[in-house]
Formats: sequence, structure tokens, C-alpha cells
Amino acid sequence: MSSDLTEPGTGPTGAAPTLSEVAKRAGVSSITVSRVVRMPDLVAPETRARVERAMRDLGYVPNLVAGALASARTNSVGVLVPTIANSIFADTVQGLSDKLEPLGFSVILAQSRYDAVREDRVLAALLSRRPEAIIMVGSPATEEGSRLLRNARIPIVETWDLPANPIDAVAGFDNYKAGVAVAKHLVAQGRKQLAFIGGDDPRGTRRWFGFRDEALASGLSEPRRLILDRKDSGSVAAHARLPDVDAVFAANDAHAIGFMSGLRKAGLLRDGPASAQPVAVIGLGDLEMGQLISPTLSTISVHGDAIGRTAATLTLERGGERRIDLGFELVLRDSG
Amino acid sequence: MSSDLTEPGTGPTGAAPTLSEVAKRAGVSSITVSRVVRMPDLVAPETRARVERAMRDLGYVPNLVAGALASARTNSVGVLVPTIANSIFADTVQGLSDKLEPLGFSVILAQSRYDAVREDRVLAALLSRRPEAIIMVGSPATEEGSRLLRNARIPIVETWDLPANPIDAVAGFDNYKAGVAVAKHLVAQGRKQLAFIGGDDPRGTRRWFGFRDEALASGLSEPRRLILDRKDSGSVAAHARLPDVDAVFAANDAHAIGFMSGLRKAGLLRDGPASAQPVAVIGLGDLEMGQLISPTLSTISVHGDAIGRTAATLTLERGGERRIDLGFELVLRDSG
DNA sequence: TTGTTTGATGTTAGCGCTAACATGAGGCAA
DNA sequence: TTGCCTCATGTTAGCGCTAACATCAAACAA
Repeated sequence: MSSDLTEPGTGPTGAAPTLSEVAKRAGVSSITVSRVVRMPDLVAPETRARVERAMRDLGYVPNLVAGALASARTNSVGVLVPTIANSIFADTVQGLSDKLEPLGFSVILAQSRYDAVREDRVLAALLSRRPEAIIMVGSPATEEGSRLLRNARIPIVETWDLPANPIDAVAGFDNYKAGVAVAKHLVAQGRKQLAFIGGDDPRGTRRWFGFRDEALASGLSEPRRLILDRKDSGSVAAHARLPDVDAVFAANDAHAIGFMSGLRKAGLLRDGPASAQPVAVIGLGDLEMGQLISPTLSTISVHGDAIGRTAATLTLERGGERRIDLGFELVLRDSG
Repeated sequence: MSSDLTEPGTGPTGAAPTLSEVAKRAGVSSITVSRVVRMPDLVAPETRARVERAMRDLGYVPNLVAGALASARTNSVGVLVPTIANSIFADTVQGLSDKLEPLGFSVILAQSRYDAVREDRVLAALLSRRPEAIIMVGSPATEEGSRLLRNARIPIVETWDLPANPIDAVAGFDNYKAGVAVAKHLVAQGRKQLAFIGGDDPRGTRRWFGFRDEALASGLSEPRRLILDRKDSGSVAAHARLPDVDAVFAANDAHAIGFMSGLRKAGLLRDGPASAQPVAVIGLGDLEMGQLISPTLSTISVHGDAIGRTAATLTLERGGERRIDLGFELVLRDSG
């Protein structure tokens, strides 16, 4: 009777049709409809055609919530990033999403906004949806978050870093070494007064340590470290706070470009090569934008989308190497 | 017995604990545990404490999949964007996520990659998870996608545009008018040879139409239109294909900055004000970057995050205005 | 013929939770 | 005392699907 109320082809009038309504209309049992949806090869062609017809007539859309409960498989992965806007993490989300979507997995996205309390909250929220894996940028900020993830007994992939004691799998690069590489390069260029600008999140801090340690090891005085507020790409103004500096490593390209903008205002930017720059600037991330501005931006290139794709792979394969170092590359252009 | 196997505080050894395991341990019925989780005020303080103790001991994490099936509420919204990487849509996702997360909603994110077939596929996948609303950038590319959404009987919010016949709610701005505004401005500036560079997606195309119509209405010859491949920020090279042009409207800031880079190479970029530019350039999106480069970028400013927040609001409130024009603003700086 | 295999479909039970409706104890007005 | 309310908790049924195990007919080997 309720199916009588439904006009074929024009859409449902009431509640969404269920498997068993389709089954009734096709004159089969519901398990057969379920098979048509999930393992069509097991169903005889004529039966299948009848069922498909009934599904179309009713506008049937499978209910994966019910399916997930019955099968204990949600076909979803939780993804936790500090922030998605204006960030290179969007590349990572795109990469993993491109890899997972064709396999029928959905991405449940959450942001921590660099806030430990919020991180724990969204982590709990994610886990209560029973994702089959969690991919996160960085590592849990708290012991509680770490415990939650360990207890979940699902693949956990930490990215954008190479933590010493990962929960499970890792896809990232060595942020400390990136700092070292930049300092080495600047020292080789004859720079003397180094500075670091960026956030004080874990990964940025590791870059700072590498940068500082290498500078000190090379006999330079301790570099200055300017901790910028997030969104404080008023890093334009940062220059004013770093007089006498002749080389800057910015924790990301946006900060680098902002800083260069400050240099330009101060007349300290040349359109020539690195050697002509009164102040060398190196970024991190290799934003496309870095190649479009003048002078072009030297940077540590990191493949955000490869990190995402690799993380997705680690999510699906339980065996094999669980710690993948995707490396980085110092790309030298005109800014430093 | 199975709870005997679980060592309190060290995490579960087997399957995740369920409501009724917690209930047994606390000596109450499962509905009471459910109430402690969802409506703690209804439970007597001592009982509540006992239940909370049991939850902690067992490391209980509620199963929202089961809860969603039982209550017919998933507390999730589906979000469909063309792409998340390097795009201003990330702002929109951040905005809506910031609004929805505190309310207990999760975001299920999908990308269409500007591909109609993929869009329909991910739309079906989203709907089968029974989100309580769908927020998408733009409108469905196909009739089939549109039908799916209409039949879903949930709030649907189309964003970043103001479609004439929306499925349900809308949060965006008038892309045609944006094109008109830019053309008007360039005409007033005395520019004669206009050009438009950008993609041929629906919204970009509407900007083009507004731009062209206004140029023609002002007595100029038809502007040139250069359709760039996505990721073809080889818009650097675009300049070579637009000789004699004295004003360009780029469908987004990234293209604009790429084009300016091409102009610089050709010696056609000045550090002075708009009036000094041999070729005026106007972007769209108001990336932070636009203020950091030289000359600073004139652009149509659009608040991606406000679009996201508004869309989230439209998702939650069924009554009230369903068509919200968030407008845009022509921000004039030095590029044109 | 008889047993055995294969292919197609069905039956049953239950995933972990919640809505809706009891139940029962205590308080309190008349 | 009676009736009626309020508060705290419980019972029952079922959300829509799938795993696991039947069932049964046809095909086929010995």
C-alpha cells in the first residue's frame, strides 16, 4: 500500500524506501536486493533486472548506516587536520580523498584549530562514528587523545612528521632535518644573522630546533625566533622586529611571502638572484605562488598530496612498512 | 565474564564495549547509560556517577552508527566541493565546519573534481550515509544529481552562486554582477581592450557573461575570453596569448597573480598605482596573498567562510529566508 | 539410480542503540 | 486517606540492513 502512494519516476512522497520495499515490489526476498546492490554477480540476470527496475521505480538509495551496523564496516575514515583553510593540509586531504573515494570510503573531516581541547573532542566524535581508520596531521596533543586512538584498534596514520613513537603508521618527513638543511644552505651562502619566523606548533618547533642547532654548530650566534600568531601574516610587520638579520627561514611559504612584502617596503628586496638579496628568505611548502612572485621564492618543497595518498595506502594495507619518509627538497630560487 | 577480561584503565582487549556492557557493570539498564550519554540531567547524580565510572573503566566510546539507525538522526552533513586543494572553497568548508562541529554534526567531505560523472557518484554515496543536509558549491551538474537531491527530502544548500531555480536554499553571490562590476570599473578607468581568463565552470562562465555584456553595453568590442585549464596557472603564459589587451579580469586571484607574473616578465608591470599599469588586472577571491605582492592586487572580495557559515545556518533552520545573497566587494588596490 | 556438486534464493537472528511507553516510589494537596 | 503529580528507572520493540546458515532445483558423475 505504501508503495502505491509512490509515483514511479517522480520521487517518493513519504519516507525513503527500504530494502524490503524494493524486495516486495520485485517479488524477491530482501537479501536478494542486498545482493544486487553489493554482489550483483551472485544474482541471476533476470532477477537482477527485476530488482534494478524496482529500485529505480522507487528511487531506492541504500542506507549505509544500517548496512554499517549490520556488517560492522562503515567504509569511512576519519581525517583530522589543524585547519583546512589557506593551508597546505588541503592538498593532503585532497590526495587521500582521491585515493579513498573510488574504493567506496567516505572522508569524515574534522579540524582541531591547533587547540588540544578541541582536538580531543573531535577525536572522540570521530571515533564514535566508527571509522575504519584515522588519518591526522601531526600527533595527538594530549595523552588522552593518544589513548583514545590506541584503544580504537584501527589503523592510525600520523602525517607531516616522523614521530619517534608513533601510535601506528606514519607518512611524513623529518621537520628537524628540514631546519638543518635550510641553516646549512644559509651558512654556506655566508649569512651570519639568522632568524626563524613561524608558529609554535609541534612541527614548526621541530623545524626551529633543527635550524637553531645547525646554526650554532656552524659557529653562528643563536638565531632569533619570532613566533607569529596564526593568521598573523602580518608577518609583513615581522621585518620591523628583526633588524640586522640577513637570512630568514619562514615556517611556511605564506609567512615567507608576507615577510618579503615587509622587506620590499623597507627597500631590502632585489629582483636579482639570491646572492643579490640583502636578506635571504626561505619558505616551506612550495606554494605555486612562490614561483609567480618576484623574486621567486626559495623553499623547502613538500608534497602534501603525496602525504595524503600515502596515508590512504597505509590505511588500507595492514602489512608492510608502517613508517614512510616522503622527504623534502630544498628548492633554490631567487629569494635566498 | 567478558568484562573481566578488560583491565580497567589499560584499554580493551577485544571488541569495543557496548552500552549494555557498561550497563551491566554499573548495575543499571542500558537505557540509563544511554541517558547518561545524551541527557545526563534525567539521571540521578549517584546513578550517573556510577555509570560514568563504568564507562571510564571500560573505555566506552558510544557507537553513533547504531544510535543513528535507532533514532533516524545521523548528526552529519554532506559537503560537496569541486576541489579542496589550493582553493578558496577550503574557507567555506572551514566556516561551515566551525559552525557545525560544536553542535555535534560531523562533516562528510567529497570532491567532484569538476567532473559531472564523479559528482553524481559521490552525491549518491553521500546520500546513502543519510546526512541531515547537503551543502554543495554550485549546483548539480546533471539532472540526475538534481533529482537525487530533491528526492532526499533534506535541506540542500547551494553556495557560491545564486541559481535561478535552486533545489532548496542558497548562500552565495551574483557572479554575473561581479563580472559587470569589474567591466564597469575598467571602462570607467578608460580601458579599451578587455579580456577574461579563467575556467569554464558554471560560476566562472557567469562572471564572463556579466563582464562581456557590460563591456559590449559600454560600446567596447567583445572582450577576449581565454579558458585556462585547471591548474594551468601557466596563466603566466596567458599573457603571450593576449597581445594588445589593456585590462584583464581573472576568474580567481591565483590566475590573476599568475598573469601578473607574465606581465612582469614582459615588462608591463609597474610598482605604481592602477593608473600607471599598462595592463590592469582584477582578480576574484581576495586571497591574503594579493595584498602581499607588488603591485597589490585589485580583486572582487568574497567571503568564503561567511558562505560556509551561512550555509550551515540554512542547514539547521528550516524556516526563514532560504536565499541569501552575501554579495561581493570590488576592492581596488594597485593592479587595476 | 544415487549421491554430490553447483547456483540461486530464502530464513533467521542480531548488529547497538533509542523512542515510546510502562512502572513504581515518594511527595503533596485536599 | 485518596488521588494525582513528579522523578528516576525499566521494558519492549524495532531502526534497515547483513552474516551465516538453510533450502531447493537442476546438472552431473559414477
